[in-house]
Amino acid sequence: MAKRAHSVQRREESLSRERIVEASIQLLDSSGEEGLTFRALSERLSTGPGAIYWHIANKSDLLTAACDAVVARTINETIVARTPEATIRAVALGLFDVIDEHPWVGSALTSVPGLSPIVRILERIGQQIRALGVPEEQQWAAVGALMAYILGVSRQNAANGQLARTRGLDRADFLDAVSTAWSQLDPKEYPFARSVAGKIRDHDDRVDFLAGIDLILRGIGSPRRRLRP
Amino acid sequence: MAKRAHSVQRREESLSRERIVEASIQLLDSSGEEGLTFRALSERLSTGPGAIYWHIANKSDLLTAACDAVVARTINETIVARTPEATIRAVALGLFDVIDEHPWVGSALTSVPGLSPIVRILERIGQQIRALGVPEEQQWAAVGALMAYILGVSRQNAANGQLARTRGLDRADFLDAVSTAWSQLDPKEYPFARSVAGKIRDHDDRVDFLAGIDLILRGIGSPRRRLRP
DNA sequence: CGTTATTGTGGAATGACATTCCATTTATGT
DNA sequence: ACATAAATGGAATGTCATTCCACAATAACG
Repeated sequence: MAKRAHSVQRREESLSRERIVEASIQLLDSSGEEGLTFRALSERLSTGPGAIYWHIANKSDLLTAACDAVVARTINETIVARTPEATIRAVALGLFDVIDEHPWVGSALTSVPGLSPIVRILERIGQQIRALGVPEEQQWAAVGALMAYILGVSRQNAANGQLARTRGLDRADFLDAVSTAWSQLDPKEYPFARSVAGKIRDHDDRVDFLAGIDLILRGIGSPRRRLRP
Repeated sequence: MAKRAHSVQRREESLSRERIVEASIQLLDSSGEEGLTFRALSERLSTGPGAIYWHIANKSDLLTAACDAVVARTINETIVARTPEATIRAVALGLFDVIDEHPWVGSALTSVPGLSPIVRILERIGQQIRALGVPEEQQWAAVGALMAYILGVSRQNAANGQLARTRGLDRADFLDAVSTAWSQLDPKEYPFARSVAGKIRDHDDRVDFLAGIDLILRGIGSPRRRLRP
């Protein structure tokens, strides 16, 4: 389908994969993951569901395409910093922020492993790990850990944000709720949870996120004590 | 609803939250996340959907309950090992394996943060971090990083397994597909992905997972060089 | 310039799903 | 026995992704 080998647009205001993906991104951003329905999409594009299916295989395909478009933008925009560590931090923070802004990206990333968006990220981080001088047999573990951490935390962070929004709480109220819930746990069974309950209330997710990145980077550099030249 | 203050079961073979949750777990395990429908559930329990709604608020509630049940089992079963690091590894591996066996647990964990299953895990790991002598102001970062890593990787691993099963590939074929896809990427744009493509083919997910855990543990112990007494 | 394939469109139809409603049935306290 | 509350199960509702198909616009060819 859609073989337009050497042909121009068939109709002036015609449908196209790009137009559909763009509309999907807008829909996802404004109404969240559940806001992307074929009904809403066809209304926005003033057409029928059938026409959309001519350009796109199914909803999952659509989600992947939207996800790829957004990730590709960020990964390419991220500025290259001075040191490999700084670059990794920048890439990580960039992803954290995109996923925070487009929470649906988090969920979509899991579904198609080994493909576009994931590979882009892998490549970017992998090059920095190489630049750090990590021996080749340890590179895979290092990149794997970083990616899992970055995607895992960003995703969870985005999910929390969405949950709070859904329940009509703002961030402060939400954290307050969690904090009080934890501090009311049984002191014998949950001493640790109680002890950190207070810290939850006014923590900065981005700071915590970066702290974790540094932790992993330190672990990567640690055995050879080679973190900085 | 369901106030049974000082009453016994009303009917012999009656419905109950537990029976419903148990059936849901079986259904989820046998037919995956999409296999849990109220239709299938009411058939298995030989009742109607309405009866189920008397005991359970909605599907999300049901999923959370099932998730909690499974996680609680594992967390409590996990043996306490000699050192805190070993215990953390054991807990981590335990979770990795449960999520691998019940892939739906991974997805369900994200949806209700700050509540039961998450807190159980947090507590368990937190206690070990304390035992490691990590200063209190760094405990939150350490536990957060570990949890994000454990849940993130386990989840992705389970998702991969499911994806492979859905597409009717076995693990080897799947890895092979990814590996060849990566090795056919543009060498200029994707040098790193190409370089690790080969390693993908015969790697052990559990080993990689533990390598990441060790990386983080090393990072936690590193600044004070206190990993082992 | 007209005819015919091909490529695209959009609306109606299908079947699965979560959830709600409500007329009944069952147990418990009086 | 009888009243009341707890439970039940099946039918009804509305939304969703996806498929189907009659049709329109374009290109390809004579």
